Formats: sequence, structure tokens, C-alpha cells
Amino acid sequence: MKNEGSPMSKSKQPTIIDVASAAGVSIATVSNVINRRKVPMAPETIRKVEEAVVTLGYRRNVMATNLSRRRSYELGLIIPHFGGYYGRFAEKLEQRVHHFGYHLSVFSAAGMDPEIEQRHLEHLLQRRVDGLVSHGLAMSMQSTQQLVGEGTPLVIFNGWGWPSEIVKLAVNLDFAKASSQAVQHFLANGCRSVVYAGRRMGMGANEQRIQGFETGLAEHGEPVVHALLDAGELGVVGTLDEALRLSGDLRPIGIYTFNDALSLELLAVCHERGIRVPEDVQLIGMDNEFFARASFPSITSFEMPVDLQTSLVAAFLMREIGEELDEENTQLLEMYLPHVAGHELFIDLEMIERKSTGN
Amino acid sequence: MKNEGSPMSKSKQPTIIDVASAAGVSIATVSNVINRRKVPMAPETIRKVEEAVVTLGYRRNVMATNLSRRRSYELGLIIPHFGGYYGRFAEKLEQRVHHFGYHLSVFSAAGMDPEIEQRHLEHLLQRRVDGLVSHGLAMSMQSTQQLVGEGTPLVIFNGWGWPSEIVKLAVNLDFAKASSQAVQHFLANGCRSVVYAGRRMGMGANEQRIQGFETGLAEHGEPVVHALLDAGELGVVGTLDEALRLSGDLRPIGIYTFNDALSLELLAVCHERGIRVPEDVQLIGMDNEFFARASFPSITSFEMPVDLQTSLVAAFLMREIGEELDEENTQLLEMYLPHVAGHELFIDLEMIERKSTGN
DNA sequence: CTGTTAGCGCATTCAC
DNA sequence: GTGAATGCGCTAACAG
Repeated sequence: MKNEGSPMSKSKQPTIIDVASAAGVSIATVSNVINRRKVPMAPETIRKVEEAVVTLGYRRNVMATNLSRRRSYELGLIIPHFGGYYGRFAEKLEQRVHHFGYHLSVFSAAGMDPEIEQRHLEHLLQRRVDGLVSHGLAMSMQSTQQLVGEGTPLVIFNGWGWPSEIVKLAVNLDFAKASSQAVQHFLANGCRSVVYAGRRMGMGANEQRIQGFETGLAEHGEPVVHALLDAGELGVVGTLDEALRLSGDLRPIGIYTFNDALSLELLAVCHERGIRVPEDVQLIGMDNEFFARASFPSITSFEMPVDLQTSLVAAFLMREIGEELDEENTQLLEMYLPHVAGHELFIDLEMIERKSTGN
Repeated sequence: MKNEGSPMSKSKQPTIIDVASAAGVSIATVSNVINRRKVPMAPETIRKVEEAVVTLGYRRNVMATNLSRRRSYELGLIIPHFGGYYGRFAEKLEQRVHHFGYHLSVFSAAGMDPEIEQRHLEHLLQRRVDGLVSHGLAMSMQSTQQLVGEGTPLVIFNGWGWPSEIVKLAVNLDFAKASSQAVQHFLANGCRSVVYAGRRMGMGANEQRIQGFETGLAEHGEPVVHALLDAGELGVVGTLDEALRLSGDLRPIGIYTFNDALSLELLAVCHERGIRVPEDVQLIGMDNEFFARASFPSITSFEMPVDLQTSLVAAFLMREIGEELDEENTQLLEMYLPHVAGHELFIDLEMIERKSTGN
């Protein structure tokens, strides 16, 4: 066919065809220099192409690239929201996968909304991402299975009870162990009554905390006054009231909360009531947020090992995709994978002792 | 055990050709029903296609779709980090543009790192997003211009001094006015000395606060002991020390901080030193973060009008892209656009009075 | 109403 | 070393 010199004025964004004709070479050559292929090329050719790229302001079209490569070099991440731990997780994971030449698209499910979550998942899949990472999803497992199918490897973090047909690996923080540790810290500190103040009863992360809370009590041996409270239901004030009521005049009371935010709110109520922390009430939170350190008194909390968690997620996913791992990442997987119970891997949390428990 | 290329199994993902042959129709027909086109079609045909789609587990390939459409129906957002205000902004904007049938890809620049920022921008452009939204970027204007060029409309939020050749519109929060208001609130509350404690001196958002701070002082008429401090340089403790030193025994001292986080940190130091808030020191923050409400005493702050800001950004960008606006959005633009000074639009912040200023 | 065909921008064999 | 040719999966006229 007679394909006259395609008018560059046609579409404003230049293509490799424009670059090729500007440099006086073929599009294959342009592709080769752009992708820094190992094929031998004349230095002069390279120079001409690079010059044309700059002067034309050429920018490759990744849609075309991916379509042709049948691979996107993109990963998707779904988190409940951008704040706190999840935001830090996203940022760190982005860095990690970039190291392997992948991009990470992050989507927030706007507070565990299953519909939004599903929409994002679907979109990521339509974009043919090479791999998926998600928090323990709110949506039903069945719909997820159908969504993900066999095509795209899915790694979960902080999700419990997912069948291995759906999820390749779950990289979980060991909230149960941490919770047990919290209880024992209270008891070692002289608390004569301990309370767990949770949120969203029924969610996996909450269940893990409850389980650990009870383990901690059991290991103590002697019976202790204790309770499980739902701050979502009772409200912050109601939770404190209930804790006080249940404890009678046993002091101090140890209150272990679902997260730092709840601890901070309880702390504010204690201040208002003239309840002393840590003399009357001791607090332990979770997440080690900025304000746990900056509050008065500062709040004992658990540091989230985002570095390790994202490292494991990234390394495993990369291997799953067929990417070559360096020595460090290989060792990392060898070190942790054997410890996997089923396909769930557990990472320890570190307690940061602060004033709210008298330290 | 050599891993078989999981990504290769994706080649088994069905295409419209598979669907077409399974349903016994042509690919054009499949395309028509998938996209719910207005062309008349036999109900039976639709049913057959939809059935084939389900049984085959067909999922459209958006890369191919976009390539063909020469349009991505995607927007990009770049923010310095996922936390707090920026995270809320991202979530809200995502909702807004979804309403118009667009997806929003959010990227965090990991704390104003110009290199990462530029990388994300470049990637978004390579993906041929239809529009871009960014905070006042850390990178140089020149490189941005080259990056964005004439192709993709760019809307900035909270960025000052960007030439209109680069930026179509800047939707800014009026930090200057808010800062002026903060100072006047201190003075009306009896503060005999006022201090601005900033961070990252030199950044636009900080400059705006300083400007407003000085305006507020000027409008007061009578001279007041005051100072501009850089908490990034002095540290939190150093900042408080300096404020106390400069104020002699003038009390109370009003300290207006760059954000709530800094207020909270100052509050903690006050507690340690036995300095009373608000009797000796009054505090006003910015962002109205969760902990501003939950701290003790609670901290007066400015609420960020994320709803309005994202509405304006979305409406303007949609119109710029050539999308049809509904009545509501049209009115919104008509209401605010005339007030634009140059191409910078200002939105008022609302002060939330709390205990840290004696309310 | 439904099928045919020509791109979209790029990667990737193979010949030259 | 370099360049035509083919295909990736889908959309969009244009025929029939």
C-alpha cells in the first residue's frame, strides 16, 4: 500500500514512527534504542534516535507497549484507606516493586466498602496487572475467586482464613501474639483488671486480638477480672464507664485498645474525669502512630514492621511472577517461608513501652 | 522446582474473538453489547453474548480498549503522601471522578521527593491519562512544563505562582486568610505575644501562612510582640524555648503552628514543663486532624474543605476534558470561577475553636 | 440489525 | 546493523 509520509501534525503526541522518520531509521531501530536492547547498534544511530526523541518530545505509549508485550509490569494494591499504617505500607511497597521495575497502583476502598473494593479489583484486572496485593478483603471470598481466577497471583496481608486456591500467600502481622504480650505486660505492671476495647467486632484483625488477649490471660494462670468491650457499640465514654464498672475498685486497670486512635480518645476522657494515667488506668494501643508518641502521657503501642512485611510481599510476588531475585530477597524468602503455617506467614510486632504503662 | 511462568497462563485469557465465536456472532456485535451501545440489537443476540461472557469469564483488556479509543478515561493524582488531608483529598476526588466514568490513579511522592514525583508524573503521562491533578509540586516548573507540555490538562491544588501556560487552574485553600484569622483570634483572646511555628520554610504553603500571619498583625493596629520560628530547624523543644524567651513574661502566648501535628508535639512539651494550656500558652493548628479533637486539651484548628475543593477540581477538569457537566457542577463553576485571581482560586477555611484557645 | 475491515502504537521475529 | 511484516485486543466507521 502507498503509505505516504504520515503527517506528524495528525495526532499531537509523536509516535515511534515520527521518531523513526525524524532520525532516518526504522521503527524497529527506534524501539531497540529506546529499550536499550543488547542488539549491536552503531553509536551514531543511537545518537540520532536519542536526539529525535528529545526534539520531538517523544513519550512512549505504555498501553501500546503493554498490549504488545502482553505484560504490564504493573502491580495493584488495595487498602481500606490511605491513612496511617496502610499508607505507609503502600509507600514502602511502591519503592520495593519499583526496584524490580514494576509500578504499583494503589487504590483505597474508602473504609472497607465491598462495592468500591470490588470495583477497584475489577479495574486492576482489566488493566492486566501482573500481580495483586490486598489487605484481608471485606468482600466475599467467592466473588474474589471469580474475580481473580487463576490468572493473576494474589497476595494478602493481614487476612486470615483465605483458602490457598485464591490466595498464594498471606503475610500477616501476629496480632494474636502481640495482644497476649500486651495483657502480660499489664499484669506484670500490677494491673488487677484488664480490658480489651475493640472495634468492628467480627473483622479478622479484631478476632486475632481477642484470641491473643485470651491466650495472655490463660498463660497468667491465676484468674483476673477482665472483659471484652466493643467501642464501636458502646462509644468511647461508654467503654471507659463499662471498664470502670467492671473493675470495681481494682486498680490499675489495663485497657488494651484496637488501635492508637482509640487509646488517645480514652486518654482524653480520662483527663476530663481526672482519672490518672498510668496510676489508675494503663493503656496500650496498636500501630505506633505519630500521636502515640506525641500525646501526654505518651502511649505504649506496637510498632508495625512495614519494612519487613512489604519486603516479604514484594519478594514473594516477584518470584511468583517469574522475576529473578537477588541474593538478599532469596534469603529472605528462605528464612520465612518454611515457617509458614499453611500459606499464612506471621510477623512479630515490637512493643514500644511508654508512659501510659508507667515506663 | 522451576516455576512455570504464571504470567504466561494469562495468554489463556479470553478475548472478544473467543466470545464472538462462542456466541456465534461477530466481534463488532460483542463490542456493541459490552459497551452497551445505542445501536439496535436483537435481545436474543444480547443474551447469547452475555452468556458467553460469563461462561468464558471474559474480561475486557483496557489497554487494547484505550489504545483504540485514543483515550484512557483515567486521571492521575500526585500527592506528597497518603496521610491526613491528602489521603482524604484523594479518596474524595476518586469518588467524584468516578461519577463521571473516570478512574483515578493516585501516586504518593513519598514526602515531596522531586525525583519520585517526576517519575510518577512521567508514568502517568506515558499511560496517556486524560488529565492530571497535583499538589503544588516540589519539582521545578520548567521540568514540569516539558513533562506536561500542551497535551494533558493539569490542575494544581495548593500551589502558588504557577504560570498559566503550565497549569490550567490552581484550586487553593486560603491559608493566608486563615492565618490572619488565627492571629486575630489569639489577640481577641488576650494573647500578649504571638508566634508562628512553621516547617519547611520556603514552601508555598508555609509562605502563605507567614503572609497571613503578618497581615493579621498589621490589621490589629497596635504593635504586638511576635516572631516567626522554624520548627524544622529549632526542633519542637527549641521552638517552645524560643517562644518563651521572646515573650518574656507576657502571657498568654499564642502559638500558631504549621499543622496539628506540630501543635500536638508542642502540647506534649508544655505538659512536661507544667506550662498550662490555654492559660500560659494558646495553640492553633491546621488540618483538623483526628487527634486535634482527641488530644487533651483539644486543639483549635482549621477544617480542610475537602468536599468543596475536590468538587471544584473535578468539575473544572471534566469540563476541560470536554465532558458534559450536570446542572450542579455547572453552577459550581459559575459561582467560583469569576472570583479567580489570575488562574488561582481561593477557598475559605473554617476555624474550629477548641480548648487550646480557651473555648 | 450484523459482519468486515482498517487502524491504535509498539514489540518482535525474520530476511536483507 | 537495519528494516519490512505480523500481531497484541479492541473500537469505529462502513457495508450488507
